[in-house]
Amino acid sequence: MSDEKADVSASSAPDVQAPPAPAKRIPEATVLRLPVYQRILAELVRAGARTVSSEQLAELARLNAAKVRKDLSLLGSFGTRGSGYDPGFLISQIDRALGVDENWSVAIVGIGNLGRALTNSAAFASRGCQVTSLFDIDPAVVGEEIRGMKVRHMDEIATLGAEDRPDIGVITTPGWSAQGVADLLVRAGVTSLLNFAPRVLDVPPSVHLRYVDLSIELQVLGFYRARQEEDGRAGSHGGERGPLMRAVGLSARSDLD
Amino acid sequence: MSDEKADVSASSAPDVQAPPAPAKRIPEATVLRLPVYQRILAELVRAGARTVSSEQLAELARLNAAKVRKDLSLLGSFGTRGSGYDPGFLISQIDRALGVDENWSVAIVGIGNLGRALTNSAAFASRGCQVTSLFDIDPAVVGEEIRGMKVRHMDEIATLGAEDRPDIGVITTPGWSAQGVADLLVRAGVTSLLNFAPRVLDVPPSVHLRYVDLSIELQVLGFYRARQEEDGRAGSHGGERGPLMRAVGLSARSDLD
DNA sequence: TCATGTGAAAACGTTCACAGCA
DNA sequence: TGCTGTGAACGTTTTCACATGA
Repeated sequence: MSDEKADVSASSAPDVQAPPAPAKRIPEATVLRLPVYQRILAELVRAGARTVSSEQLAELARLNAAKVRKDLSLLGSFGTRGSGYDPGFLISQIDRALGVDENWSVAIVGIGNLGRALTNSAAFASRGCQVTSLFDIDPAVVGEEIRGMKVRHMDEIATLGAEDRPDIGVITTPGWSAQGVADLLVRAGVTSLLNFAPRVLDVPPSVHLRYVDLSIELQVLGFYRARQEEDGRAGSHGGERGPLMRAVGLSARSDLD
Repeated sequence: MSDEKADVSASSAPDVQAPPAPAKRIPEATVLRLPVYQRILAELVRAGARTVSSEQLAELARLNAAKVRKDLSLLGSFGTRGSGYDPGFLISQIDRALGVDENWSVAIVGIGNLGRALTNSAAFASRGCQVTSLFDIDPAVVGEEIRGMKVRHMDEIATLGAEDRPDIGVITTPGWSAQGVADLLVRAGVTSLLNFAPRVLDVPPSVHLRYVDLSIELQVLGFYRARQEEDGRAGSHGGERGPLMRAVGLSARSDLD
């Protein structure tokens, strides 16, 4: 296995695009957890933590330490035996692994409550993605300016040139128009879709498609709740107090956002 | 999630874990797919389909037929050899398996764009869950009436009696207040939380906690996009035309929502 | 001494392939 | 014939346990 801990020096150097070699193929299960670590690490950094152990990370992420170590070791050997990991450095490595340097452009179609929430979401506006265009069909909304972007009419999607074409299309319309929007986006050449509308979309297999289904999350949560009650092992998990957020040194005053 | 059957062995008699025998224990991976089937089935019913095969379901869900059959067989033997499954009946069986009959009450805390989107979401208002209360801290919002519910001040969470206590708390506040809200809910006895705020929450292990992280979805989508490009096998997936939505008999006119 | 990193083992999930039934 | 339901093979993920290094 390749040891590319070499380029540790100054992380912010105007270094070349050099992706030293992805080391290993990162398994899907790990990919899904990386952003979780990232978020936790960001909070630790904000709280001033200098190091973090796999066990601490595990507790915050509600996983176990071995899994955390395996996941992180796939990115390279970035820990220090005996003390742990440097949160800031880890973030940069995860960013690299996730390809955050790519900076995808994102179009949001459907500027209702959800579309607005996403547009304004700080999280959505960073970390490798940037919302670059907004579309709607309602004349009352088209033309409105949100965060410096004018909402355009959906018909304009068809006229997007290769230049303006977003990398990722986010669908936040009502269900009844989601398929039409998807067709528009696909025809315009968009190859990645994130669908929030409560509809199953029919797009070519070559298009990457993910669903975020708000009601599914609720249902799944309800299911586990029910299972837990059935099992009779309610609260059997152990401790009464929350994880070691505080132990790590996170005070309650992370009021900056 | 782990199995703590181990710690039972010693103390008491042969473990009388005797469950009401709901067929089999449904694995987590399947639980996550069940709501997906449900949504597809609902659309098939709306389109008037009388039967559906595992292969059709698989294509719509972007899975493979064997997996669909395994999943469904865990609920019982509800298919008809030679023809397939009855969509309407399957829905009712999945509902049962997911415990949709429980009808959980849901409180939404944070009535911004996202909170409003969820409150108004048809999906959120059905399928075993009902939004029963809304909370915010902004005087401009407290008192407002949405879908027949008055938005109450967050302080009132502390005064909820066992009667009014929601089964599930949904956090849609800005990140900086999410932890405080979680503390409030937990102290009020809420044991299931769905967190949309971009914050890692520190709650006791006995509380069931799920995150819906809108930015994670984007990041993961971006990652796969990048990997696909790297692999050079772009579009290698196969067909050019979308799944058999139409073949099944779904016309484009499901304009009812 | 402490916590990482990693082979090896166990658990889990997916896919295959076909028996069984309509 | 056609499609479900399922044991058995296979691949992936998790967990264990410990050698390794700060």
